[in-house]
Amino acid sequence: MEIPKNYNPSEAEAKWYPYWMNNGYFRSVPDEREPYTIVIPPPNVTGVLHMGHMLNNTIQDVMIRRARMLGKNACWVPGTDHASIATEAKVVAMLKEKGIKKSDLTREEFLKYAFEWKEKYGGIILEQLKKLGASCDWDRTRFTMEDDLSEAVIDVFIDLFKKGYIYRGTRMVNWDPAGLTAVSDEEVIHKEVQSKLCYVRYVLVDADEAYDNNDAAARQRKFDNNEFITIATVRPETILGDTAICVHPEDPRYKHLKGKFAVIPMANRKVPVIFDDYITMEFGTGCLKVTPAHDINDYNLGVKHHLEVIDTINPDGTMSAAAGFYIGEDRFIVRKKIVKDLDALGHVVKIEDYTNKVGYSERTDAVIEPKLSMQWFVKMQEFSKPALDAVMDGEVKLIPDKFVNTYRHWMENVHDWCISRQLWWGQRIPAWYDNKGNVAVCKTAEEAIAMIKDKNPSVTVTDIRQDEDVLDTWFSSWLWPISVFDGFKDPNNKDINYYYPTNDLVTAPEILFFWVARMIMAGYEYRGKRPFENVYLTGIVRDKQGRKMSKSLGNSPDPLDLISKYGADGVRVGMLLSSPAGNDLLFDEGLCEQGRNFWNKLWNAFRLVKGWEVSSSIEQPTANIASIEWFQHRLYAATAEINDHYEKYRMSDALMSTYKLIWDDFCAWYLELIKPAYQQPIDAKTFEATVNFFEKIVSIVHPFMPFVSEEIWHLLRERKQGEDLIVGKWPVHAAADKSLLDDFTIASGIIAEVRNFRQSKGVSPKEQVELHYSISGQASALDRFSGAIIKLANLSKLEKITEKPTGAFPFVVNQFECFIPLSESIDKEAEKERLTKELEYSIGFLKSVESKLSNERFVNNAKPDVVAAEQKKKADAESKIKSIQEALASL
RNA sequence: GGGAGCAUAGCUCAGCUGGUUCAGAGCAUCUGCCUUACAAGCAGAGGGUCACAGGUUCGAAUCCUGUUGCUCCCA
Repeated sequence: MEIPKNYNPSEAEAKWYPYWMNNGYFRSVPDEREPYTIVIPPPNVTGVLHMGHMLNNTIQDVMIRRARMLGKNACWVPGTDHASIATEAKVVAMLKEKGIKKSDLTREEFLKYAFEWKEKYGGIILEQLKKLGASCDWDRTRFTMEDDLSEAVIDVFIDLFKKGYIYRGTRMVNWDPAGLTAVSDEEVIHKEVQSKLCYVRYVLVDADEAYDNNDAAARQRKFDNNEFITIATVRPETILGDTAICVHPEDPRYKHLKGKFAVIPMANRKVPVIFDDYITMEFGTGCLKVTPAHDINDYNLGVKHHLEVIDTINPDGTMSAAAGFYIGEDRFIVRKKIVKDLDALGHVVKIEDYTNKVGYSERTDAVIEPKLSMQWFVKMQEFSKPALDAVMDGEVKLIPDKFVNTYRHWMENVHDWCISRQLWWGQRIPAWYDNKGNVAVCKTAEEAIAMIKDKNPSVTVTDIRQDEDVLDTWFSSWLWPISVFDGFKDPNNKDINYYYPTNDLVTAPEILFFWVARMIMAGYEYRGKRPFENVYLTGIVRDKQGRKMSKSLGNSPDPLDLISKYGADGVRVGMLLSSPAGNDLLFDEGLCEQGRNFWNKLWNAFRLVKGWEVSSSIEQPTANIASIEWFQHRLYAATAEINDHYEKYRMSDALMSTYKLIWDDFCAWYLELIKPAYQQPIDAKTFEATVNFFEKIVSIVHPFMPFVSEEIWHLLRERKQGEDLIVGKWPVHAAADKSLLDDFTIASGIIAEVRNFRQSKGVSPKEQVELHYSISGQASALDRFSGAIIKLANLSKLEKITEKPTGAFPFVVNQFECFIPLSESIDKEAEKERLTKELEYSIGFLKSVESKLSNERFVNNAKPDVVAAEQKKKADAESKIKSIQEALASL
């Protein structure tokens, strides 16, 4: 069979992915095996694949594929999230393009459009995941807004309401004026911005004093008489909603203001001067305007001091009728206008540049407007307790564990969770209101009537209306690990009992609180068990300059382009080469290139082996027996090491160990060792052993590079039906023979020295040289690996000598004193210098060891094995010094 | 303002309960090679005061304190 010179990744991907699917290898059903389960963090249904998904899903697929090879029943559940705000925003934008306004549609009409949109674009991202090689059980694909999952959401809402965890109340919420909805604290991103700090003076009056701010003369008189107070604000447009001025009770500048009132400019409204130690005296003028409707701290002050609340901003961010001025104009335009107008009236003292933090909506990037409104909340204090304990007790492990502190801090200061959203796309809140202000929480209008009846006997269906709002998306995704297995619909079904709790969750630290913490809460509340055992937190994918990769910055490569350029295998390796858990990944396309080079290397090794002519008539060289023995043990050691990395969730290290096993040990050493001379056949035994090794190697690399490994697996030998690498066995390993590996290290050290000699002396690798050595003690390394050394160092002779030759190039490896005889005279001075340097280093080293050993306190205090190790170091150093000295003498 | 974390080679990072020749890996760099699997390659080499200053210890990259710089989270 002809082996193509180049491996074609896209052909292999197009071949193997459907093959795996058609053979049902991704499919999982409960059986007697141990389950290994991951639920995917559901991406937005209308989203497209970005680099963060690539990282996240590569890690999950590596874990799933390895578990499958370990003989576990691996189940990776995929799905999508309805992402209420993001999706609704997209649908609204799409309608706008068609010239349709959301406000012109009924809820039902809008949802029809939304579902059409979802059908058209939903799930694109799942198709993209397939290109990456993700081995999800696609038959289990779920969607957070499908009927069963929505029903679970509604049931949980009703249940938590009955348990008293859900309440409705007026609170200051984070209002998104673009999305026209409240968002949770977690969905607000605080950004530093350059603002103008505007100093404005308010005229002071007595309680009963008549004063008209529109009277220019009266105003000027007040200013001239120093009868005013100056406040500093970055939000002058909210001045019209001010209902008090607050100063610190201890502030000597303002003590005389007790009982005084200030007049709101333009609005011409009298508000009290209040005193509260909340004020920072050092900030601005030490004097705060209080706008309870538009600032959370002001709101709290307002509650404490019983202040009036004047809501001057409409839901869409324009000024409301209550403002009295600029009605219908946008808050940011008004911010500029009002400063101008106030200045014209003489109220503006000065304007300074100022850096402050402003909240932005995560979904729409609009500036959040704190706003009072009636919303639904989940009481978190008590409810979150089991989720805190679970992490603190290690019942749920966070990887890396540095996140535990952050988690605890958040959970101990948890706020109630605002779960209502003023949207249509999502699960509608199952609360019903009659015309008399009664509320019933239940599934249907009929039930609501029955519940309300005793308070309002005359109530009928026409009097009842359902809450207009939908639930926060996270209120459905927090049920994900249970709902994907129908654990609410059918709490005792086979799947949920088998797969739950799941094993690992792989997600980004930024949603630790949004999602992970809440899943843990729901897990304990509804299953009495943790939803997963380990949470692997990935980093954020950044570009080389450390900026987060995002569409708006345009610094993110298209993952599918990368796949077509470097192959899915190359990209997977590129993603994992430098991404320790919890650390950000500075993505560089060079990493994918390295990944591509890796599969290329593997492919070429395969071509080499497959190209050999095999002969059963030639005897197996003894050198090959030793090489096979060495690689066998090297493989044992590497497998143990790789397993250890996996168990500690060190994905990059597991990959690097795999990389080195293949590139260095297998290709650079083993294959070179057993490679027959040009156009010579290889003996059958060595060939068989090599093919066996190759099978082990592609098994180990399969989780990282599933496609090329499956391809080679099938080309290595004839395979029967079902004999596929994806369901192959993960290599088992025995204890590695350390002395054997150590001997090889010595042998390879000698080979490297000879190569070094060639390099520095300009002796071609093709030209054979002789090597003489002497050793006082055991020479097992040379007994075992003399053939290896002769071959790879290209020696004509390897001989043990007793007399030190002169005029030879000397070097020392371990206890071996080696000499390469030279036809031409060597530069003795240069050699002396080289050896003297080495000698000096060794003597210095010996000295430090000796001083340690002669230190009584060291000998007495250090652990015995440490002391023994030092003694061994001393002996080794002494013998090495002796060897070098002899070599020097021979010059 | 509150909390957490980080600082080791040009870059990205390992370095576990202080003790192996502990100062490492990969990439990049430099030198020499078109050696018939692979130039997407082979062989070899150079490169770090472990941020800074103290302290504990027989011994510190590792533990403690302070300083500086950076990142993230929360308000």
